[in-house]
Amino acid sequence: MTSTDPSLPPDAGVRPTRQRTAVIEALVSVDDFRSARELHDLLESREAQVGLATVYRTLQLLADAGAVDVLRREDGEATYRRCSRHHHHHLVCRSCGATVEVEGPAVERWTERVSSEHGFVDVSHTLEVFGTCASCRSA
Amino acid sequence: MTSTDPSLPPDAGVRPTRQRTAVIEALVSVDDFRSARELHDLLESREAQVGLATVYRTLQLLADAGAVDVLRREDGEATYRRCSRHHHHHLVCRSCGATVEVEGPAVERWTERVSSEHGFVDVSHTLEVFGTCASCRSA
DNA sequence: ACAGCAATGAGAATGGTTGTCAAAACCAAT
DNA sequence: ATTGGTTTTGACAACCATTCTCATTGCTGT
Ligand SMILES: [Zn+2]
Ligand SMILES: [Zn+2]
Ligand SMILES: [Zn+2]
Ligand SMILES: [Zn+2]
Repeated sequence: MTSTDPSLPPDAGVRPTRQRTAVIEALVSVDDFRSARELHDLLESREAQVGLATVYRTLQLLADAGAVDVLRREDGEATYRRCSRHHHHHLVCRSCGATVEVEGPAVERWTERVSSEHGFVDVSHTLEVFGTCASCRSA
Repeated sequence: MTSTDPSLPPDAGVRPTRQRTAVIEALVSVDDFRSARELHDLLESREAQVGLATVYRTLQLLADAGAVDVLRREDGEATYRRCSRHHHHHLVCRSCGATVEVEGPAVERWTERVSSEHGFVDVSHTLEVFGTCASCRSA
Protein backbone atom coordinates (compact mmCIF):
# COMPACT_ATOMS: atom_id res chain seq x y z
CA MET A 1 0.00 0.00 0.00
CA THR A 2 1.73 3.14 -1.19
CA SER A 3 -0.59 5.11 0.97
CA THR A 4 -3.30 7.06 -0.80
CA ASP A 5 -3.44 8.33 2.74
CA PRO A 6 -0.30 10.34 3.43
CA SER A 7 -0.88 10.39 7.16
CA LEU A 8 -0.09 6.85 8.13
CA PRO A 9 3.39 5.43 7.62
CA PRO A 10 3.41 2.40 5.31
CA ASP A 11 5.39 0.42 7.88
CA ALA A 12 4.66 -3.25 8.17
CA GLY A 13 2.21 -4.03 10.92
CA VAL A 14 0.30 -0.77 10.85
CA ARG A 15 -3.07 -1.20 9.26
CA PRO A 16 -5.22 1.50 7.69
CA THR A 17 -8.45 0.63 9.39
CA ARG A 18 -11.84 2.21 9.02
CA GLN A 19 -11.46 3.86 12.45
CA ARG A 20 -8.07 5.35 11.74
CA THR A 21 -9.20 6.70 8.44
CA ALA A 22 -12.20 8.29 10.10
CA VAL A 23 -10.03 10.03 12.70
CA ILE A 24 -7.72 11.38 10.01
CA GLU A 25 -10.63 12.61 7.95
CA ALA A 26 -12.03 14.39 10.97
CA LEU A 27 -8.68 16.04 11.60
CA VAL A 28 -8.33 17.13 8.01
CA SER A 29 -11.84 18.50 7.83
CA VAL A 30 -11.57 20.73 10.89
CA ASP A 31 -8.08 22.15 10.37
CA ASP A 32 -8.01 23.39 13.97
CA PHE A 33 -6.58 22.08 17.17
CA ARG A 34 -9.17 19.77 18.71
CA SER A 35 -9.14 17.59 21.78
CA ALA A 36 -9.60 13.84 21.66
CA ARG A 37 -13.09 14.11 23.07
CA GLU A 38 -14.08 16.82 20.63
CA LEU A 39 -12.91 14.67 17.75
CA HIS A 40 -14.76 11.73 19.21
CA ASP A 41 -17.96 13.77 19.43
CA LEU A 42 -17.49 14.95 15.88
CA LEU A 43 -17.11 11.37 14.71
CA GLU A 44 -20.24 10.35 16.57
CA SER A 45 -22.24 13.13 14.93
CA ARG A 46 -21.12 11.66 11.61
CA GLU A 47 -22.11 8.18 12.71
CA ALA A 48 -18.49 7.14 12.31
CA GLN A 49 -18.59 4.75 15.26
CA VAL A 50 -15.10 4.93 16.76
CA GLY A 51 -14.34 4.18 20.40
CA LEU A 52 -12.77 6.93 22.46
CA ALA A 53 -9.79 4.76 23.33
CA THR A 54 -9.17 4.21 19.66
CA VAL A 55 -9.27 7.93 19.02
CA TYR A 56 -6.58 8.38 21.66
CA ARG A 57 -4.50 5.55 20.24
CA THR A 58 -4.73 6.86 16.71
CA LEU A 59 -3.80 10.38 17.74
CA GLN A 60 -0.78 9.07 19.60
CA LEU A 61 0.21 7.07 16.55
CA LEU A 62 -0.08 10.10 14.31
CA ALA A 63 1.78 12.29 16.77
CA ASP A 64 4.64 9.80 16.98
CA ALA A 65 4.73 9.66 13.20
CA GLY A 66 4.92 13.45 13.07
CA ALA A 67 1.68 13.76 11.17
CA VAL A 68 -0.12 15.78 13.82
CA ASP A 69 1.04 18.48 16.19
CA VAL A 70 0.03 18.42 19.83
CA LEU A 71 -0.82 21.60 21.67
CA ARG A 72 -1.85 21.85 25.30
CA ARG A 73 -4.62 24.20 26.28
CA GLU A 74 -4.24 26.32 29.35
CA ASP A 75 -6.02 23.75 31.44
CA GLY A 76 -3.61 21.08 30.24
CA GLU A 77 -5.92 19.27 27.86
CA ALA A 78 -4.12 18.05 24.75
CA THR A 79 -5.34 19.15 21.34
CA TYR A 80 -4.31 17.83 17.95
CA ARG A 81 -4.04 19.20 14.45
CA ARG A 82 -3.10 17.75 11.09
CA CYS A 83 0.04 19.67 10.16
CA SER A 84 2.69 19.84 7.51
CA ARG A 85 5.80 17.89 8.23
CA HIS A 86 8.40 20.58 8.25
CA HIS A 87 9.30 22.54 11.37
CA HIS A 88 6.87 25.37 11.99
CA HIS A 89 4.91 27.20 14.65
CA HIS A 90 1.32 28.31 15.09
CA LEU A 91 -0.74 31.42 15.17
CA VAL A 92 -3.97 30.48 16.95
CA CYS A 93 -7.13 32.54 17.35
CA ARG A 94 -8.27 32.51 20.94
CA SER A 95 -11.92 32.89 20.10
CA CYS A 96 -12.56 30.76 17.00
CA GLY A 97 -9.49 28.54 17.06
CA ALA A 98 -8.45 29.32 13.50
CA THR A 99 -4.85 28.26 13.08
CA VAL A 100 -2.11 29.43 10.73
CA GLU A 101 1.22 27.71 10.33
CA VAL A 102 4.12 30.12 10.37
CA GLU A 103 7.86 29.83 10.03
CA GLY A 104 10.40 31.92 11.85
CA PRO A 105 13.98 31.73 10.69
CA ALA A 106 14.81 34.58 13.04
CA VAL A 107 13.43 32.58 15.94
CA GLU A 108 15.36 29.49 14.93
CA ARG A 109 18.57 31.49 14.84
CA TRP A 110 17.84 33.13 18.15
CA THR A 111 17.17 29.77 19.77
CA GLU A 112 20.48 28.42 18.51
CA ARG A 113 22.41 31.43 19.66
CA VAL A 114 20.97 31.80 23.13
CA SER A 115 21.22 28.10 23.92
CA SER A 116 24.84 27.84 22.82
CA GLU A 117 25.65 30.98 24.78
CA HIS A 118 24.50 29.17 27.90
CA GLY A 119 26.22 25.91 27.04
CA PHE A 120 23.06 23.99 26.23
CA VAL A 121 23.22 21.31 23.56
CA ASP A 122 20.71 19.08 21.83
CA VAL A 123 18.05 21.76 22.03
CA SER A 124 14.44 21.81 20.92
CA HIS A 125 11.82 24.46 21.44
CA THR A 126 8.13 25.21 21.51
CA LEU A 127 6.62 28.50 20.35
CA GLU A 128 2.97 29.37 19.97
CA VAL A 129 1.28 32.69 19.35
CA PHE A 130 -2.26 33.39 20.49
CA GLY A 131 -4.45 36.29 19.43
CA THR A 132 -7.70 37.36 17.82
CA CYS A 133 -7.94 36.74 14.11
CA ALA A 134 -9.21 39.24 11.58
CA SER A 135 -12.68 37.77 11.18
CA CYS A 136 -13.22 37.48 14.92
CA ARG A 137 -12.12 41.07 15.38
CA SER A 138 -14.75 42.41 13.00
CA ALA A 139 -17.45 40.06 14.21
CA MET B 1 2.05 45.38 55.60
CA THR B 2 4.54 46.59 53.05
CA SER B 3 5.42 43.03 52.34
CA THR B 4 8.83 41.90 53.53
CA ASP B 5 7.77 39.17 51.19
CA PRO B 6 7.77 40.50 47.64
CA SER B 7 5.81 37.58 46.28
CA LEU B 8 2.41 38.25 47.71
CA PRO B 9 0.49 41.36 46.71
CA PRO B 10 -0.37 43.60 49.66
CA ASP B 11 -3.99 43.69 48.65
CA ALA B 12 -6.56 43.79 51.38
CA GLY B 13 -7.92 40.38 52.21
CA VAL B 14 -4.85 38.38 51.29
CA ARG B 15 -3.02 37.16 54.35
CA PRO B 16 0.60 36.08 54.58
CA THR B 17 0.09 32.83 56.40
CA ARG B 18 2.63 30.32 57.62
CA GLN B 19 1.63 27.94 54.81
CA ARG B 20 1.96 30.49 52.04
CA THR B 21 5.33 31.60 53.30
CA ALA B 22 6.49 28.00 53.36
CA VAL B 23 5.44 27.42 49.76
CA ILE B 24 7.23 30.56 48.62
CA GLU B 25 10.38 29.59 50.49
CA ALA B 26 10.31 26.19 48.86
CA LEU B 27 9.96 27.78 45.44
CA VAL B 28 12.80 30.17 46.06
CA SER B 29 15.10 27.47 47.38
CA VAL B 30 14.76 25.16 44.41
CA ASP B 31 14.90 27.66 41.54
CA ASP B 32 13.59 25.02 39.13
CA PHE B 33 10.21 24.22 37.72
CA ARG B 34 8.50 21.85 40.17
CA SER B 35 5.06 20.32 40.26
CA ALA B 36 2.61 20.90 43.07
CA ARG B 37 3.15 17.41 44.42
CA GLU B 38 6.91 17.75 44.29
CA LEU B 39 6.72 20.96 46.25
CA HIS B 40 4.35 19.35 48.69
CA ASP B 41 6.78 16.46 49.21
CA LEU B 42 9.61 18.91 49.69
CA LEU B 43 7.63 20.75 52.33
CA GLU B 44 6.86 17.51 54.10
CA SER B 45 10.52 16.57 54.23
CA ARG B 46 11.08 19.90 55.94
CA GLU B 47 8.24 19.24 58.37
CA ALA B 48 6.48 22.31 57.03
CA GLN B 49 3.00 20.82 57.36
CA VAL B 50 1.05 22.24 54.44
CA GLY B 51 -1.94 20.53 52.89
CA LEU B 52 -1.75 19.65 49.22
CA ALA B 53 -4.86 21.67 48.44
CA THR B 54 -3.24 24.68 50.02
CA VAL B 55 -0.14 24.21 47.91
CA TYR B 56 -2.35 24.26 44.83
CA ARG B 57 -4.24 27.30 46.05
CA THR B 58 -1.08 29.20 46.84
CA LEU B 59 0.49 28.40 43.51
CA GLN B 60 -2.59 29.60 41.72
CA LEU B 61 -2.51 32.79 43.75
CA LEU B 62 1.11 33.39 42.90
CA ALA B 63 0.55 32.60 39.26
CA ASP B 64 -2.34 35.03 39.06
CA ALA B 65 -0.18 37.66 40.72
CA GLY B 66 2.55 37.05 38.17
CA ALA B 67 5.05 35.94 40.79
CA VAL B 68 5.50 32.44 39.40
CA ASP B 69 5.60 31.11 35.88
CA VAL B 70 3.70 27.98 34.96
CA LEU B 71 5.15 25.46 32.57
CA ARG B 72 3.47 22.26 31.45
CA ARG B 73 5.52 19.12 31.15
CA GLU B 74 5.06 16.89 28.17
CA ASP B 75 2.60 14.75 30.07
CA GLY B 76 0.55 17.85 30.87
CA GLU B 77 1.47 18.20 34.54
CA ALA B 78 1.87 21.83 35.57
CA THR B 79 5.15 22.98 37.08
CA TYR B 80 5.90 26.27 38.81
CA ARG B 81 8.92 28.48 39.25
CA ARG B 82 9.60 31.71 41.09
CA CYS B 83 10.47 34.11 38.32
CA SER B 84 11.29 37.72 37.74
CA ARG B 85 8.37 39.90 36.82
CA HIS B 86 9.41 41.15 33.44
CA HIS B 87 8.59 39.29 30.25
CA HIS B 88 11.07 36.50 29.59
CA HIS B 89 11.45 32.95 28.42
CA HIS B 90 13.20 29.83 29.69
CA LEU B 91 16.08 27.61 28.85
CA VAL B 92 15.41 24.34 30.67
CA CYS B 93 17.74 21.35 31.04
CA ARG B 94 15.89 18.17 30.19
CA SER B 95 17.93 16.04 32.54
CA CYS B 96 18.54 18.11 35.69
CA GLY B 97 15.87 20.76 35.28
CA ALA B 98 18.25 23.69 35.65
CA THR B 99 16.52 26.78 34.35
CA VAL B 100 17.83 30.02 32.92
CA GLU B 101 15.71 33.05 32.20
CA VAL B 102 16.40 34.56 28.81
CA GLU B 103 15.12 37.51 26.86
CA GLY B 104 14.63 37.65 23.13
CA PRO B 105 13.97 41.02 21.59
CA ALA B 106 14.30 39.43 18.18
CA VAL B 107 11.59 36.97 19.08
CA GLU B 108 9.33 39.69 20.40
CA ARG B 109 9.70 41.61 17.16
CA TRP B 110 9.11 38.52 15.06
CA THR B 111 5.96 37.73 17.00
CA GLU B 112 4.63 41.21 16.44
CA ARG B 113 5.41 41.18 12.75
CA VAL B 114 4.05 37.76 11.88
CA SER B 115 0.85 38.24 13.83
CA SER B 116 0.08 41.60 12.27
CA GLU B 117 0.86 40.18 8.84
CA HIS B 118 -1.94 37.71 9.39
CA GLY B 119 -4.35 40.23 10.86
CA PHE B 120 -4.14 38.95 14.42
CA VAL B 121 -4.48 41.44 17.26
CA ASP B 122 -4.15 41.31 21.02
CA VAL B 123 -1.46 38.66 20.79
CA SER B 124 0.50 36.82 23.43
CA HIS B 125 2.96 34.00 23.05
CA THR B 126 4.72 31.15 24.77
CA LEU B 127 8.29 30.10 24.04
CA GLU B 128 10.39 27.54 25.85
CA VAL B 129 13.72 26.02 24.95
CA PHE B 130 14.75 22.57 26.14
CA GLY B 131 18.20 21.04 26.01
CA THR B 132 21.07 19.55 27.97
CA CYS B 133 22.98 21.95 30.14
CA ALA B 134 26.77 22.17 30.37
CA SER B 135 27.16 20.29 33.62
CA CYS B 136 24.83 17.49 32.54
CA ARG B 137 26.72 17.14 29.28
CA SER B 138 30.05 16.56 31.02
CA ALA B 139 28.54 14.38 33.71
C1' DA C 1 -14.28 38.72 74.17
C1' DC C 2 -16.78 39.14 69.91
C1' DA C 3 -18.20 39.10 65.23
C1' DG C 4 -16.99 38.39 60.62
C1' DC C 5 -14.25 37.14 57.05
C1' DA C 6 -10.23 34.49 55.23
C1' DA C 7 -7.67 30.31 55.07
C1' DT C 8 -6.90 25.55 55.91
C1' DG C 9 -7.19 20.45 55.63
C1' DA C 10 -9.20 16.05 54.71
C1' DG C 11 -11.51 13.76 51.75
C1' DA C 12 -14.70 13.39 47.87
C1' DA C 13 -15.52 14.44 43.20
C1' DT C 14 -14.07 15.54 38.54
C1' DG C 15 -12.16 14.68 34.18
C1' DG C 16 -8.56 13.66 30.86
C1' DT C 17 -5.79 9.85 29.81
C1' DT C 18 -4.03 5.18 29.93
C1' DG C 19 -4.34 0.20 30.97
C1' DT C 20 -6.80 -4.42 30.62
C1' DC C 21 -8.48 -8.07 28.20
C1' DA C 22 -11.67 -10.63 25.61
C1' DA C 23 -13.77 -10.31 21.13
C1' DA C 24 -13.44 -9.02 16.32
C1' DA C 25 -10.94 -7.96 12.05
C1' DC C 26 -7.33 -8.76 9.22
C1' DC C 27 -3.60 -11.12 6.57
C1' DA C 28 -0.87 -14.69 4.69
C1' DA C 29 -0.52 -18.88 3.93
C1' DT C 30 -2.21 -23.62 3.26
C1' DA D 1 -12.56 -21.38 2.27
C1' DT D 2 -10.09 -22.71 6.65
C1' DT D 3 -6.54 -22.22 9.49
C1' DG D 4 -3.39 -19.82 12.58
C1' DG D 5 -1.17 -15.85 14.16
C1' DT D 6 -1.01 -11.00 14.63
C1' DT D 7 -3.24 -6.50 15.05
C1' DT D 8 -6.93 -3.69 16.36
C1' DT D 9 -10.88 -2.57 18.69
C1' DG D 10 -14.20 -1.33 22.42
C1' DA D 11 -16.14 -1.35 26.97
C1' DC D 12 -14.79 -0.60 31.23
C1' DA D 13 -11.72 -0.05 35.07
C1' DA D 14 -7.80 2.25 36.88
C1' DC D 15 -4.93 6.25 37.35
C1' DC D 16 -3.66 10.67 38.73
C1' DA D 17 -3.50 15.69 38.67
C1' DT D 18 -6.51 19.12 39.92
C1' DT D 19 -10.62 21.15 41.90
C1' DC D 20 -14.53 21.20 45.03
C1' DT D 21 -16.87 20.87 49.57
C1' DC D 22 -17.45 22.11 53.95
C1' DA D 23 -16.60 21.94 58.69
C1' DT D 24 -12.96 23.81 61.46
C1' DT D 25 -9.48 27.04 62.52
C1' DG D 26 -7.05 31.46 62.50
C1' DC D 27 -6.90 36.63 61.87
C1' DT D 28 -8.18 41.11 62.51
C1' DG D 29 -10.33 45.05 64.09
C1' DT D 30 -13.59 46.73 67.37
ZN1 LIG E 1 -10.75 33.69 14.86
ZN1 LIG F 1 11.02 26.73 15.62
ZN1 LIG G 1 21.37 20.05 33.55
ZN1 LIG H 1 8.45 36.78 24.60
